Amino acid sequence: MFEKVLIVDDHDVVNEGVLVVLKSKGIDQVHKAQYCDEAFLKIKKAAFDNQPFDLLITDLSFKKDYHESKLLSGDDLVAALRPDFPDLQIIVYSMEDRLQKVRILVNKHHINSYVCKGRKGAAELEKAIECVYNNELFLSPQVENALSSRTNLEITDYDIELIKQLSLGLSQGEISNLFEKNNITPNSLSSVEKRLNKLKDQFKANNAIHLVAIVKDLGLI
Amino acid sequence: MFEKVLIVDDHDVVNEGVLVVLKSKGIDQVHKAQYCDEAFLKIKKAAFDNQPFDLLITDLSFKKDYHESKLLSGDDLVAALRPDFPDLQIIVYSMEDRLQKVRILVNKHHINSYVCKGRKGAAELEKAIECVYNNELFLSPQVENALSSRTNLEITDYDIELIKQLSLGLSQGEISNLFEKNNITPNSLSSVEKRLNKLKDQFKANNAIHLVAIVKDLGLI
DNA sequence: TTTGAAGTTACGGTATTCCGTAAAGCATTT
DNA sequence: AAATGCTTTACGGAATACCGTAACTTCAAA
Repeated sequence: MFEKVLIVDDHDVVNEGVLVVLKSKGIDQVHKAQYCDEAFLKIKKAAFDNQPFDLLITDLSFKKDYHESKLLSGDDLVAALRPDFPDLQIIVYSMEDRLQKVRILVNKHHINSYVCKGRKGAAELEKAIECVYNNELFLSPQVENALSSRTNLEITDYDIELIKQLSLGLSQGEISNLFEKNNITPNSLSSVEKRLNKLKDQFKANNAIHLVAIVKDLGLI
Repeated sequence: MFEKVLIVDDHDVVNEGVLVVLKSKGIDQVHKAQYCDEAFLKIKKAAFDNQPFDLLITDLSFKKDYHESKLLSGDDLVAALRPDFPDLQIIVYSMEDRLQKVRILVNKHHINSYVCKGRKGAAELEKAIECVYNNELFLSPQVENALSSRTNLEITDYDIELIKQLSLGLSQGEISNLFEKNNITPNSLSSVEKRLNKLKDQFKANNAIHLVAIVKDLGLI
Protein backbone atom coordinates (compact mmCIF):
# COMPACT_ATOMS: atom_id res chain seq x y z
CA MET A 1 0.00 0.00 0.00
CA PHE A 2 1.05 3.62 -0.28
CA GLU A 3 3.55 4.69 2.32
CA LYS A 4 3.82 8.44 2.18
CA VAL A 5 0.83 10.59 1.37
CA LEU A 6 0.18 14.33 1.22
CA ILE A 7 -3.33 15.70 1.66
CA VAL A 8 -4.12 19.25 0.64
CA ASP A 9 -7.31 21.03 1.62
CA ASP A 10 -7.80 24.50 3.02
CA HIS A 11 -10.33 23.24 5.60
CA ASP A 12 -8.48 21.73 8.50
CA VAL A 13 -11.52 19.73 9.51
CA VAL A 14 -11.64 18.06 6.11
CA ASN A 15 -7.95 17.33 6.28
CA GLU A 16 -8.56 15.68 9.60
CA GLY A 17 -11.36 13.59 8.13
CA VAL A 18 -9.26 12.41 5.21
CA LEU A 19 -6.51 11.57 7.64
CA VAL A 20 -8.89 9.23 9.46
CA VAL A 21 -9.64 7.45 6.19
CA LEU A 22 -5.95 6.95 5.47
CA LYS A 23 -5.23 5.74 8.98
CA SER A 24 -7.99 3.19 8.59
CA LYS A 25 -6.12 1.82 5.58
CA GLY A 26 -2.98 1.48 7.62
CA ILE A 27 -1.18 4.44 6.08
CA ASP A 28 0.74 6.21 8.81
CA GLN A 29 3.05 8.60 7.03
CA VAL A 30 0.55 11.30 6.20
CA HIS A 31 1.41 14.97 5.78
CA LYS A 32 -1.01 17.86 5.44
CA ALA A 33 -1.00 21.23 3.71
CA GLN A 34 -3.56 24.03 3.68
CA TYR A 35 -2.11 25.97 0.75
CA CYS A 36 -1.16 24.87 -2.74
CA ASP A 37 2.20 26.60 -2.61
CA GLU A 38 2.94 24.84 0.64
CA ALA A 39 2.00 21.50 -0.92
CA PHE A 40 4.20 22.16 -3.94
CA LEU A 41 7.23 22.92 -1.78
CA LYS A 42 6.66 19.91 0.43
CA ILE A 43 6.59 17.61 -2.58
CA LYS A 44 9.69 19.22 -4.06
CA LYS A 45 11.60 18.95 -0.82
CA ALA A 46 10.55 15.36 -0.17
CA ALA A 47 11.82 14.38 -3.62
CA PHE A 48 15.04 16.27 -3.04
CA ASP A 49 15.55 14.43 0.23
CA ASN A 50 14.97 11.14 -1.54
CA GLN A 51 11.86 10.47 0.44
CA PRO A 52 9.24 11.32 -2.17
CA PHE A 53 5.49 11.14 -1.71
CA ASP A 54 3.66 8.23 -3.38
CA LEU A 55 0.28 9.88 -3.42
CA LEU A 56 -1.27 13.32 -3.41
CA ILE A 57 -4.88 13.94 -2.42
CA THR A 58 -5.94 17.49 -3.16
CA ASP A 59 -8.97 19.75 -3.21
CA LEU A 60 -9.53 22.13 -6.13
CA SER A 61 -10.82 25.37 -4.68
CA PHE A 62 -8.97 27.32 -2.02
CA LYS A 63 -10.08 30.50 -0.33
CA LYS A 64 -7.61 33.32 -0.61
CA ASP A 65 -6.35 34.93 2.56
CA TYR A 66 -3.50 37.20 3.61
CA HIS A 67 -0.95 34.65 2.41
CA GLU A 68 0.62 35.48 -0.90
CA SER A 69 0.17 32.54 -3.20
CA LYS A 70 1.26 31.70 -6.69
CA LEU A 71 -0.81 28.53 -7.01
CA LEU A 72 -4.39 29.55 -6.39
CA SER A 73 -6.21 26.30 -7.02
CA GLY A 74 -5.81 22.58 -7.15
CA ASP A 75 -5.73 22.84 -10.94
CA ASP A 76 -2.74 25.14 -10.65
CA LEU A 77 -1.04 22.78 -8.26
CA VAL A 78 -1.51 19.75 -10.47
CA ALA A 79 -0.39 21.65 -13.56
CA ALA A 80 2.72 22.85 -11.73
CA LEU A 81 3.60 19.40 -10.46
CA ARG A 82 3.12 17.25 -13.54
CA PRO A 83 6.22 18.31 -15.51
CA ASP A 84 8.51 17.37 -12.64
CA PHE A 85 6.56 14.46 -11.21
CA PRO A 86 4.88 12.57 -14.04
CA ASP A 87 4.65 9.45 -11.92
CA LEU A 88 3.19 10.97 -8.77
CA GLN A 89 -0.25 9.50 -8.18
CA ILE A 90 -2.88 12.18 -7.78
CA ILE A 91 -6.40 11.95 -6.43
CA VAL A 92 -8.54 15.08 -6.71
CA TYR A 93 -11.13 15.34 -3.96
CA SER A 94 -13.52 18.21 -4.60
CA MET A 95 -17.08 19.55 -4.41
CA GLU A 96 -16.90 20.36 -8.10
CA ASP A 97 -18.88 17.95 -10.30
CA ARG A 98 -18.67 19.57 -13.71
CA LEU A 99 -17.86 16.93 -16.26
CA GLN A 100 -15.82 19.38 -18.29
CA LYS A 101 -13.56 19.99 -15.32
CA VAL A 102 -13.05 16.30 -14.69
CA ARG A 103 -12.34 15.65 -18.35
CA ILE A 104 -9.61 18.27 -18.50
CA LEU A 105 -7.98 17.06 -15.32
CA VAL A 106 -7.91 13.46 -16.47
CA ASN A 107 -6.96 13.98 -20.10
CA LYS A 108 -4.68 16.96 -19.83
CA HIS A 109 -3.16 16.67 -16.40
CA HIS A 110 -3.37 12.92 -16.04
CA ILE A 111 -4.76 12.78 -12.56
CA ASN A 112 -5.37 9.25 -11.39
CA SER A 113 -8.78 9.59 -9.74
CA TYR A 114 -11.51 12.11 -9.20
CA VAL A 115 -13.65 11.87 -6.06
CA CYS A 116 -16.60 14.17 -5.40
CA LYS A 117 -17.09 15.41 -1.88
CA GLY A 118 -20.40 14.10 -0.72
CA ARG A 119 -22.27 11.76 1.57
CA LYS A 120 -20.12 8.79 0.67
CA GLY A 121 -16.87 10.69 0.28
CA ALA A 122 -14.98 8.45 2.66
CA ALA A 123 -16.00 5.21 0.99
CA GLU A 124 -15.28 6.58 -2.46
CA LEU A 125 -11.95 7.91 -1.34
CA GLU A 126 -11.03 4.48 -0.06
CA LYS A 127 -12.06 2.90 -3.31
CA ALA A 128 -10.06 5.48 -5.23
CA ILE A 129 -6.97 4.72 -3.19
CA GLU A 130 -7.33 1.01 -3.94
CA CYS A 131 -7.83 1.67 -7.64
CA VAL A 132 -4.94 4.08 -7.94
CA TYR A 133 -2.72 1.61 -6.15
CA ASN A 134 -3.64 -0.92 -8.83
CA ASN A 135 -3.06 1.62 -11.58
CA GLU A 136 -6.73 1.99 -12.32
CA LEU A 137 -8.68 5.17 -12.74
CA PHE A 138 -11.51 5.84 -10.32
CA LEU A 139 -14.28 8.38 -10.85
CA SER A 140 -17.14 9.11 -8.47
CA PRO A 141 -20.55 8.03 -9.77
CA GLN A 142 -21.61 11.66 -10.33
CA VAL A 143 -18.87 12.17 -12.85
CA GLU A 144 -18.18 8.73 -14.21
CA ASN A 145 -19.56 9.77 -17.57
CA ALA A 146 -17.07 12.60 -17.86
CA LEU A 147 -14.95 10.76 -20.39
CA SER A 148 -17.68 9.36 -22.60
CA SER A 149 -17.95 11.83 -25.43
CA ARG A 150 -21.69 11.61 -25.72
CA THR A 151 -22.23 14.07 -22.89
CA ASN A 152 -21.59 17.12 -24.94
CA LEU A 153 -24.11 19.43 -23.40
CA GLU A 154 -21.50 21.20 -21.40
CA ILE A 155 -21.65 24.90 -20.91
CA THR A 156 -18.97 27.06 -22.51
CA ASP A 157 -17.09 30.00 -21.07
CA TYR A 158 -19.04 32.22 -23.45
CA ASP A 159 -22.30 31.00 -21.99
CA ILE A 160 -21.12 31.57 -18.46
CA GLU A 161 -19.96 35.08 -19.25
CA LEU A 162 -23.30 35.79 -20.88
CA ILE A 163 -25.33 34.61 -17.92
CA LYS A 164 -23.03 36.35 -15.49
CA GLN A 165 -23.57 39.69 -17.23
CA LEU A 166 -27.31 39.06 -17.11
CA SER A 167 -27.05 38.44 -13.39
CA LEU A 168 -25.21 41.74 -13.03
CA GLY A 169 -28.21 43.57 -14.38
CA LEU A 170 -27.26 44.25 -18.00
CA SER A 171 -29.95 44.12 -20.65
CA GLN A 172 -29.46 41.91 -23.68
CA GLY A 173 -28.69 45.00 -25.75
CA GLU A 174 -26.06 46.16 -23.28
CA ILE A 175 -24.47 42.74 -23.32
CA SER A 176 -24.36 42.83 -27.09
CA ASN A 177 -22.52 46.16 -26.94
CA LEU A 178 -20.19 44.99 -24.21
CA PHE A 179 -19.21 41.90 -26.16
CA GLU A 180 -18.59 43.97 -29.27
CA LYS A 181 -16.35 46.33 -27.32
CA ASN A 182 -14.41 43.40 -25.90
CA ASN A 183 -14.16 41.56 -29.20
CA ILE A 184 -16.15 38.63 -27.92
CA THR A 185 -18.06 36.99 -30.74
CA PRO A 186 -20.82 36.40 -31.52
CA ASN A 187 -22.06 39.71 -30.25
CA SER A 188 -25.14 40.76 -32.18
CA LEU A 189 -28.32 41.22 -30.20
CA SER A 190 -29.74 38.41 -32.26
CA SER A 191 -26.97 36.03 -31.31
CA VAL A 192 -27.28 36.91 -27.65
CA GLU A 193 -30.98 36.15 -27.85
CA LYS A 194 -30.37 32.92 -29.71
CA ARG A 195 -27.76 31.67 -27.29
CA LEU A 196 -29.99 32.56 -24.40
CA ASN A 197 -32.79 30.53 -25.95
CA LYS A 198 -30.53 27.54 -26.27
CA LEU A 199 -29.55 27.85 -22.63
CA LYS A 200 -33.16 28.21 -21.54
CA ASP A 201 -33.91 25.00 -23.40
CA GLN A 202 -30.93 23.23 -21.94
CA PHE A 203 -31.73 24.18 -18.36
CA LYS A 204 -35.50 24.00 -18.81
CA ALA A 205 -35.90 27.61 -17.71
CA ASN A 206 -39.08 29.58 -18.35
CA ASN A 207 -37.30 32.88 -18.85
CA ALA A 208 -34.04 34.69 -18.20
CA ILE A 209 -34.72 35.20 -14.51
CA HIS A 210 -35.35 31.53 -14.06
CA LEU A 211 -32.20 30.70 -16.00
CA VAL A 212 -30.01 32.89 -13.82
CA ALA A 213 -31.54 31.41 -10.67
CA ILE A 214 -30.91 27.86 -11.87
CA VAL A 215 -27.36 28.51 -12.96
CA LYS A 216 -26.62 30.29 -9.69
CA ASP A 217 -27.94 27.30 -7.80
CA LEU A 218 -25.65 25.06 -9.81
CA GLY A 219 -22.77 27.26 -8.76
CA LEU A 220 -21.72 27.96 -12.34
CA ILE A 221 -21.65 31.71 -11.78
CA MET B 1 -17.92 19.39 29.55
CA PHE B 2 -20.64 18.19 27.21
CA GLU B 3 -21.30 14.49 27.40
CA LYS B 4 -23.52 13.57 24.51
CA VAL B 5 -23.19 15.29 21.18
CA LEU B 6 -24.82 14.87 17.77
CA ILE B 7 -23.06 16.05 14.63
CA VAL B 8 -24.98 16.44 11.39
CA ASP B 9 -23.31 16.92 8.03
CA ASP B 10 -24.02 15.18 4.77
CA HIS B 11 -20.30 14.71 4.05
CA ASP B 12 -19.04 11.74 5.98
CA VAL B 13 -15.48 12.99 5.78
CA VAL B 14 -16.46 16.25 7.48
CA ASN B 15 -18.33 14.32 10.14
CA GLU B 16 -15.18 12.33 10.75
CA GLY B 17 -13.15 15.52 11.06
CA VAL B 18 -15.54 17.08 13.56
CA LEU B 19 -15.46 13.84 15.49
CA VAL B 20 -11.69 14.18 15.86
CA VAL B 21 -12.15 17.67 17.29
CA LEU B 22 -14.65 16.42 19.84
CA LYS B 23 -12.48 13.48 20.84
CA SER B 24 -9.60 15.88 21.43
CA LYS B 25 -11.79 17.66 23.94
CA GLY B 26 -12.48 14.42 25.72
CA ILE B 27 -16.03 14.03 24.48
CA ASP B 28 -16.62 10.38 23.78
CA GLN B 29 -20.34 10.00 23.34
CA VAL B 30 -20.63 11.36 19.82
CA HIS B 31 -23.34 10.36 17.36
CA LYS B 32 -23.51 11.24 13.68
CA ALA B 33 -26.25 11.83 11.15
CA GLN B 34 -26.10 12.53 7.43
CA TYR B 35 -29.69 13.67 7.01
CA CYS B 36 -31.71 16.28 8.86
CA ASP B 37 -34.67 13.97 9.30
CA GLU B 38 -32.36 11.36 10.76
CA ALA B 39 -30.94 13.93 13.17
CA PHE B 40 -34.39 15.03 14.24
CA LEU B 41 -35.47 11.50 15.03
CA LYS B 42 -32.28 10.73 16.92
CA ILE B 43 -32.76 13.77 19.13
CA LYS B 44 -36.42 12.91 19.73
CA LYS B 45 -35.63 9.34 20.60
CA ALA B 46 -32.75 10.24 22.90
CA ALA B 47 -35.01 12.59 24.83
CA PHE B 48 -37.71 9.93 25.02
CA ASP B 49 -35.19 7.46 26.40
CA ASN B 50 -34.13 10.00 28.99
CA GLN B 51 -30.65 10.22 27.55
CA PRO B 52 -30.93 13.52 25.73
CA PHE B 53 -28.21 15.19 23.70
CA ASP B 54 -26.47 18.21 25.29
CA LEU B 55 -25.20 19.63 22.06
CA LEU B 56 -26.01 19.63 18.35
CA ILE B 57 -23.45 20.60 15.73
CA THR B 58 -25.06 20.91 12.31
CA ASP B 59 -24.33 22.02 8.78
CA LEU B 60 -26.89 24.10 6.87
CA SER B 61 -26.91 22.84 3.31
CA PHE B 62 -27.59 19.24 2.42
CA LYS B 63 -27.57 17.68 -1.02
CA LYS B 64 -30.76 15.94 -1.93
CA ASP B 65 -30.61 12.32 -2.93
CA TYR B 66 -33.01 9.45 -3.38
CA HIS B 67 -34.00 9.61 0.29
CA GLU B 68 -37.32 11.25 0.91
CA SER B 69 -36.79 14.07 3.34
CA LYS B 70 -39.02 16.52 5.09
CA LEU B 71 -36.27 18.65 6.58
CA LEU B 72 -34.15 19.81 3.68
CA SER B 73 -31.67 22.08 5.40
CA GLY B 74 -30.07 22.86 8.71
CA ASP B 75 -32.41 25.82 8.99
CA ASP B 76 -35.34 23.46 8.72
CA LEU B 77 -33.84 21.17 11.32
CA VAL B 78 -33.24 23.94 13.83
CA ALA B 79 -36.70 25.40 13.28
CA ALA B 80 -38.25 21.98 13.80
CA LEU B 81 -36.28 21.31 16.96
CA ARG B 82 -36.62 24.58 18.84
CA PRO B 83 -40.25 24.28 19.94
CA ASP B 84 -39.59 20.95 21.64
CA PHE B 85 -36.02 21.52 22.75
CA PRO B 86 -35.59 25.17 23.72
CA ASP B 87 -32.60 24.33 25.89
CA LEU B 88 -30.67 22.19 23.44
CA GLN B 89 -27.38 23.88 22.65
CA ILE B 90 -26.87 24.30 18.92
CA ILE B 91 -23.74 25.13 16.98
CA VAL B 92 -24.16 25.72 13.27
CA TYR B 93 -21.09 24.81 11.26
CA SER B 94 -21.41 25.90 7.67
CA MET B 95 -19.71 27.31 4.56
CA GLU B 96 -22.33 30.03 4.48
CA ASP B 97 -21.06 33.43 5.61
CA ARG B 98 -24.03 35.69 4.90
CA LEU B 99 -24.66 38.01 7.81
CA GLN B 100 -28.39 38.01 7.26
CA LYS B 101 -28.45 34.24 7.54
CA VAL B 102 -26.51 34.30 10.79
CA ARG B 103 -28.71 37.05 12.15
CA ILE B 104 -31.89 35.11 11.49
CA LEU B 105 -30.49 31.94 13.01
CA VAL B 106 -29.34 33.70 16.15
CA ASN B 107 -32.28 36.02 16.69
CA LYS B 108 -35.12 33.89 15.47
CA HIS B 109 -33.99 30.36 16.15
CA HIS B 110 -31.68 31.09 19.06
CA ILE B 111 -28.74 29.03 17.98
CA ASN B 112 -25.82 29.24 20.39
CA SER B 113 -22.90 29.62 18.01
CA TYR B 114 -22.12 30.02 14.34
CA VAL B 115 -18.86 28.67 12.96
CA CYS B 116 -17.80 29.14 9.35
CA LYS B 117 -16.12 26.25 7.63
CA GLY B 118 -12.65 27.37 6.67
CA ARG B 119 -8.93 27.02 7.24
CA LYS B 120 -9.28 27.34 11.01
CA GLY B 121 -12.57 25.52 11.32
CA ALA B 122 -11.26 23.11 13.92
CA ALA B 123 -9.87 25.79 16.22
CA GLU B 124 -13.02 27.89 15.92
CA LEU B 125 -15.19 24.89 16.54
CA GLU B 126 -13.26 24.19 19.72
CA LYS B 127 -13.64 27.75 20.84
CA ALA B 128 -17.34 27.64 20.08
CA ILE B 129 -17.76 24.52 22.18
CA GLU B 130 -16.02 26.22 25.11
CA CYS B 131 -18.15 29.32 24.75
CA VAL B 132 -21.41 27.47 24.45
CA TYR B 133 -20.55 25.40 27.48
CA ASN B 134 -20.15 28.67 29.38
CA ASN B 135 -23.42 29.98 27.99
CA GLU B 136 -21.70 32.45 25.70
CA LEU B 137 -22.36 33.05 22.05
CA PHE B 138 -19.51 32.43 19.63
CA LEU B 139 -19.40 33.73 16.08
CA SER B 140 -16.60 33.13 13.59
CA PRO B 141 -14.61 36.28 12.74
CA GLN B 142 -16.12 36.43 9.23
CA VAL B 143 -19.59 36.88 10.67
CA GLU B 144 -19.01 38.43 14.06
CA ASN B 145 -20.60 41.66 12.87
CA ALA B 146 -23.80 39.90 11.97
CA LEU B 147 -25.61 41.21 15.02
CA SER B 148 -24.07 44.64 15.44
CA SER B 149 -24.42 45.67 11.83
CA ARG B 150 -26.99 48.44 11.71
CA THR B 151 -27.80 47.60 8.09
CA ASN B 152 -31.25 46.44 8.91
CA LEU B 153 -32.43 44.88 5.71
CA GLU B 154 -36.13 45.13 6.22
CA ILE B 155 -37.54 42.53 3.93
CA THR B 156 -40.88 40.93 4.59
CA ASP B 157 -42.01 37.38 4.05
CA TYR B 158 -44.21 38.71 1.27
CA ASP B 159 -41.18 40.16 -0.49
CA ILE B 160 -39.24 36.94 -0.15
CA GLU B 161 -42.14 34.91 -1.52
CA LEU B 162 -42.44 37.31 -4.41
CA ILE B 163 -38.79 37.10 -5.35
CA LYS B 164 -38.74 33.36 -4.88
CA GLN B 165 -41.59 32.93 -7.34
CA LEU B 166 -39.73 35.14 -9.80
CA SER B 167 -36.69 32.93 -9.40
CA LEU B 168 -38.86 29.92 -10.17
CA GLY B 169 -39.67 31.36 -13.56
CA LEU B 170 -43.15 32.81 -13.05
CA SER B 171 -44.05 36.03 -14.85
CA GLN B 172 -45.41 38.94 -12.87
CA GLY B 173 -48.86 38.18 -14.19
CA GLU B 174 -48.61 34.56 -13.10
CA ILE B 175 -47.48 35.63 -9.66
CA SER B 176 -50.45 37.96 -9.42
CA ASN B 177 -52.77 35.06 -10.22
CA LEU B 178 -50.98 32.72 -7.85
CA PHE B 179 -51.25 35.18 -4.98
CA GLU B 180 -54.94 35.72 -5.69
CA LYS B 181 -55.55 31.99 -5.63
CA ASN B 182 -53.69 31.69 -2.33
CA ASN B 183 -55.35 34.70 -0.77
CA ILE B 184 -52.08 36.56 -0.45
CA THR B 185 -52.62 40.30 -0.67
CA PRO B 186 -51.85 42.57 -2.33
CA ASN B 187 -52.11 40.55 -5.49
CA SER B 188 -52.94 42.81 -8.41
CA LEU B 189 -50.41 42.94 -11.21
CA SER B 190 -49.98 46.57 -10.34
CA SER B 191 -49.11 45.82 -6.75
CA VAL B 192 -46.66 43.15 -7.74
CA GLU B 193 -44.97 45.64 -10.05
CA LYS B 194 -44.93 48.31 -7.39
CA ARG B 195 -43.46 46.07 -4.75
CA LEU B 196 -40.84 44.89 -7.17
CA ASN B 197 -39.89 48.48 -7.88
CA LYS B 198 -39.43 49.16 -4.21
CA LEU B 199 -37.20 46.12 -3.89
CA LYS B 200 -35.17 47.11 -6.94
CA ASP B 201 -34.61 50.48 -5.31
CA GLN B 202 -33.71 48.94 -1.99
CA PHE B 203 -31.19 46.52 -3.43
CA LYS B 204 -29.96 48.87 -6.17
CA ALA B 205 -30.88 46.38 -8.85
CA ASN B 206 -31.17 47.38 -12.51
CA ASN B 207 -33.96 44.94 -13.27
CA ALA B 208 -35.69 41.83 -12.01
CA ILE B 209 -32.90 39.49 -13.08
CA HIS B 210 -30.37 41.55 -11.20
CA LEU B 211 -32.62 41.62 -8.16
CA VAL B 212 -32.97 37.86 -8.04
CA ALA B 213 -29.22 37.43 -8.44
CA ILE B 214 -28.50 39.83 -5.57
CA VAL B 215 -31.04 38.31 -3.22
CA LYS B 216 -29.78 34.82 -4.02
CA ASP B 217 -26.26 35.94 -3.19
CA LEU B 218 -27.49 37.28 0.12
CA GLY B 219 -28.94 33.87 0.82
CA LEU B 220 -32.42 35.24 1.38
CA ILE B 221 -34.01 32.81 -1.06
C1' DT C 1 -16.35 24.79 -57.79
C1' DT C 2 -20.41 23.33 -55.71
C1' DT C 3 -22.94 21.89 -51.83
C1' DG C 4 -24.40 21.56 -47.33
C1' DA C 5 -24.15 22.24 -42.49
C1' DA C 6 -23.39 25.17 -38.73
C1' DG C 7 -23.03 29.56 -37.00
C1' DT C 8 -24.09 34.50 -37.20
C1' DT C 9 -26.87 38.43 -38.13
C1' DA C 10 -31.20 40.93 -39.43
C1' DC C 11 -35.94 41.80 -38.88
C1' DG C 12 -40.89 41.86 -37.43
C1' DG C 13 -44.69 40.76 -34.46
C1' DT C 14 -46.30 39.76 -29.89
C1' DA C 15 -45.79 39.51 -24.88
C1' DT C 16 -43.96 41.24 -20.81
C1' DT C 17 -41.60 44.44 -18.18
C1' DC C 18 -40.84 49.01 -16.78
C1' DC C 19 -42.43 53.40 -15.10
C1' DG C 20 -45.32 57.30 -14.35
C1' DT C 21 -49.88 58.97 -13.23
C1' DA C 22 -54.25 58.61 -11.24
C1' DA C 23 -58.28 56.67 -9.20
C1' DA C 24 -60.40 53.78 -5.55
C1' DG C 25 -60.50 51.73 -0.91
C1' DC C 26 -59.71 52.15 3.95
C1' DA C 27 -58.65 53.73 8.49
C1' DT C 28 -57.75 57.66 11.48
C1' DT C 29 -58.22 62.42 12.68
C1' DT C 30 -60.65 66.76 12.89
C1' DA D 1 -69.28 64.19 7.60
C1' DA D 2 -65.12 65.92 5.75
C1' DA D 3 -60.25 65.85 5.44
C1' DT D 4 -56.01 63.39 5.53
C1' DG D 5 -52.58 59.95 4.69
C1' DC D 6 -51.66 55.32 3.32
C1' DT D 7 -52.34 51.23 0.61
C1' DT D 8 -54.10 48.94 -3.22
C1' DT D 9 -55.64 48.89 -7.88
C1' DA D 10 -56.12 50.56 -12.74
C1' DC D 11 -54.37 52.18 -16.97
C1' DG D 12 -51.31 53.66 -20.82
C1' DG D 13 -47.09 54.36 -23.22
C1' DA D 14 -42.21 53.26 -23.95
C1' DA D 15 -38.62 49.91 -23.56
C1' DT D 16 -37.20 45.35 -23.51
C1' DA D 17 -37.71 40.49 -23.87
C1' DC D 18 -39.46 36.73 -26.43
C1' DC D 19 -39.85 33.96 -30.57
C1' DG D 20 -40.15 32.61 -35.31
C1' DT D 21 -38.33 33.27 -39.94
C1' DA D 22 -35.01 34.32 -43.23
C1' DA D 23 -30.75 35.90 -45.17
C1' DC D 24 -25.83 35.93 -45.04
C1' DT D 25 -21.06 34.02 -43.78
C1' DT D 26 -17.73 30.50 -43.04
C1' DC D 27 -15.72 26.38 -43.60
C1' DA D 28 -15.02 21.91 -44.90
C1' DA D 29 -16.49 17.93 -47.55
C1' DA D 30 -17.90 16.17 -52.15
